Amino acid sequence: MTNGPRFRFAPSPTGSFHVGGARTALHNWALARRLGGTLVLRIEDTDEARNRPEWTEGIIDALAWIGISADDPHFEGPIFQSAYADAHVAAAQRLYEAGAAYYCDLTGEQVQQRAKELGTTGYDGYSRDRGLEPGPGRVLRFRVPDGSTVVCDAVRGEVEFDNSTIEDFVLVRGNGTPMFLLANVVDDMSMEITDVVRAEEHLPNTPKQQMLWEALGHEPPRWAHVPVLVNEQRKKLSKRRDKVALESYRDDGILANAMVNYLMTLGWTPPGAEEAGSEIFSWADLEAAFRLEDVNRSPAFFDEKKLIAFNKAYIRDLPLDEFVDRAGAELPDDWDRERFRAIAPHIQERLERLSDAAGAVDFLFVGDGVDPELDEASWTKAMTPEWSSSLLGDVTAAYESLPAERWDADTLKVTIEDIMGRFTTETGGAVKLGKAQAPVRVAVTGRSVGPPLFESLEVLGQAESVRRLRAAVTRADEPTAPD
RNA sequence: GCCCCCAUCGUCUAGUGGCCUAGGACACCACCCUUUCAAGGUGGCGGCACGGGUUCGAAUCCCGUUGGGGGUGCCA
Repeated sequence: MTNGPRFRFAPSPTGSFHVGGARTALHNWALARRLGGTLVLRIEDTDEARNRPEWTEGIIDALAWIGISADDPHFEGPIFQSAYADAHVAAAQRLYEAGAAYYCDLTGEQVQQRAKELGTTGYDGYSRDRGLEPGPGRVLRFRVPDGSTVVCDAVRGEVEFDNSTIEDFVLVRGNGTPMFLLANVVDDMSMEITDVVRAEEHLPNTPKQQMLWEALGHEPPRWAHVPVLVNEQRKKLSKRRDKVALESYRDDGILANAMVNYLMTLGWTPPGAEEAGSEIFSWADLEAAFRLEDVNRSPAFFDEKKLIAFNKAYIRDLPLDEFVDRAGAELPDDWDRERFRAIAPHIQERLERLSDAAGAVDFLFVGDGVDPELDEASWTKAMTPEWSSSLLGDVTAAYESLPAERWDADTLKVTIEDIMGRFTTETGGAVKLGKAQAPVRVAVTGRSVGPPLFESLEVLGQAESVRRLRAAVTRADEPTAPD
């Protein structure tokens, strides 16, 4: 429990957790912690969500993944919106009794009909002075006062709205249930929220909320509307069209730290990034430096390429043991973990995602006596030089006759260097190791790219390495099809 | 339609009137290093939407234009 400012995060459970939501949650979290305040998690437990408790659990999990832990003293909740149901009704009643709201018996269709006839849009205040009593089918509307409403926003400054452009909006439906707008304000008041930090899309609704706070006799919270996240078409990231589920990135092998770091740099750059020549920062540094006033006001494109770049950096910086554990968890169960540990240091700085680990080392795990899948193009290219076939044969023979105790990366390398010295290129130059290793690499791994070759051979072992080399030699000897 | 927000390299941004010949990061390209690929190093490409003001001086302030986005429900 803390007594600093109180922030809130209010996701509606929909089965997946939006990356944009993750970012605003992070903003709130950074501020709550740095300012010695609290982040209150309030969940909209709609009827649908109540029947799917896993949705709520998903939110808690997702938050925990990005470091917003329910165990942290700065965290409060989750609180379910339904807990305040009575307060919603009571607030509506108070507003009505104070004359700040009135009942109206027009249906939605009738409202539209009138607007059409009057040549206006929206509700025209028809029942403002009709003094209607509450009754079935009658909605409670807020009496928007004259004048204007100024929203003081930490990222946008003062935004003024002319109240005449805001219609007398509905607070309570004809069936007696409160509208979300009212519920939201009442919830925030009940939770004693002092700071509302959310996405820019809510800015146009803010004057309505502020008027409600005031009509209910409360000082409105400090507002902050951060820019939305957009796709390449510059449209707000949508669940339908874009990959927005935080958990999908987690499942793809994105590290939480990388995601958090990347999300925080959208719309904001930590001071010192330029001097550092890097935007990679620890959460502690991000939290200490984050200021709403410094947040950029324009929408930001969620660039997966940059996320990947961050992820590579974070994977690279993982302690080896942790890398082995985490990447190992992505591997098929029957793969030898000791063997993976042996090759792990050589793939760690090459992976874009944790989940790429299997594909990077699969040639070590296909089993003895089994050839890895061969990439024909790589084979053809590697075997194109005049010397390649002979060199492959010589290396195979040399590796085969190597004493078992000398089957190590250094010896393997020296051996091939020794052999390649006996060959010259078609232009008479020396054969370089970069070229000479190609036939061996394709022979053993099936591909032209992969972890360092000699280290891979060492891990694969002499018997299987030589067997694959022999198979390749045989293949190289096969006459090519006539033209 | 009405209301609101936004506008610096392809992308994310630094920049709050002179330090800007506009800096960094990601991406891309080249070279170096090199055991392929990565990583690392060096260099390159590339931007203040447009038009008016204000000012000795504008990416920065003001107005307009254009463009983009969001909101506008008896949805949440």
